[in-house]
Amino acid sequence: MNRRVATPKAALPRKKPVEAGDSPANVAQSDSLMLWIVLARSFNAVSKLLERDVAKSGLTGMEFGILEVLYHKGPLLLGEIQRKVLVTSGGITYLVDRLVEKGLVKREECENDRRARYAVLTPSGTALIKRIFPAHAKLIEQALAGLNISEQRQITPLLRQLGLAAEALVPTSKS
Amino acid sequence: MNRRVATPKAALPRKKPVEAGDSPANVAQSDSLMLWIVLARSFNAVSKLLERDVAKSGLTGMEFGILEVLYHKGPLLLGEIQRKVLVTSGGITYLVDRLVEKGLVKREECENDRRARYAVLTPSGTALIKRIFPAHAKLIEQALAGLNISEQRQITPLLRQLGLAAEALVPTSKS
DNA sequence: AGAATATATCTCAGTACTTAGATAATTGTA
DNA sequence: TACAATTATCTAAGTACTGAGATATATTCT
Repeated sequence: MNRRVATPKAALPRKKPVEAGDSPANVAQSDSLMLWIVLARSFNAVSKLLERDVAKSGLTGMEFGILEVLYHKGPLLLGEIQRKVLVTSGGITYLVDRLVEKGLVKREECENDRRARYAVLTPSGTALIKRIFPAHAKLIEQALAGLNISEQRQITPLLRQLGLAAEALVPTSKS
Repeated sequence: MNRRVATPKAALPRKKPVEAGDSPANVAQSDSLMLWIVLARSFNAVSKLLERDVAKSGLTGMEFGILEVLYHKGPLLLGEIQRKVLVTSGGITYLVDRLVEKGLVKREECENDRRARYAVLTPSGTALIKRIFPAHAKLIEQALAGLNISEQRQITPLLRQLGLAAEALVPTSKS
């Protein structure tokens, strides 16, 4: 948002009937536009809810994300985290610095590559994420409850497909 | 996110088999988590693409969004725009200020309510959005091309439903 | 009408990043 | 081996916002 986004700004639109003058290409385009609008608004609504939740623990969404990924995957190199949470190299340094200041994470050397550093949860970081993650997961469930489970299972693989295709178009991030 | 987000950080996950000890509630929760992960990653990938595109015109995603909504809806009160693009009140003042400095938008009085102001596209603002919007729409179509049209039509109403339900949970934004 | 409350925008300080480029270590190549 | 190119992180400056509170106007309630 994260990076900030060319979010579609209109209220959730109802589908308009295809008009006589619309070429097939324009029709396809308007389908895509519509999908993008509802995708972006869904994301924004859910992420706003979740952000408010993690803020109660004094964390930003990104900080939470880093704690979460370290909790679920174990120690990771900064660069590995960077790719997972999609921040810039400057961003990951800054974020880990802050987590270190808060005593939630520490840096450790990498034996094979002396340029690299691991980020590792401290005991208090582990305790924090362990304490707040379950409620967070419950909140996600509530936030997505507009769809029942079978509807959720229906769109998940399609969204995964969409995401993978879109990621393939993003030029590999350098900075 | 712009607003920044408690984005799920793991790589796009494959579905894990349900294990013997998983209660039904936990299974539902993991379905939701999975959906949230793919939703967030799809959004981030697409929005990154679009953001790079609008940056070429010297606009942030938010600025583009405001021009777009004014282009499609005509003059709007700042508060109306604020609700559509989901920024804070300080944010909308700041954004409109910047668009005014760039000569793309001007403020106009509201006759019925002297507290309020309209934002109106200037001729050069209209010209800009008219020039860049078509290519932007094409880019959206490309970005979402991981799904064919019928798949897109399949998930759009479901995502709309998800988004509306989630928005209903967001406490009405004050600031 | 007058007081209390609500609403629309603005102000200003603060924050969470991004960007560009620096530094150090590693890998590939002749 | 030495040189070049790549990679991993860090630094410093800049930007796009957010959040809290101020101001002016409008609305509601007595």
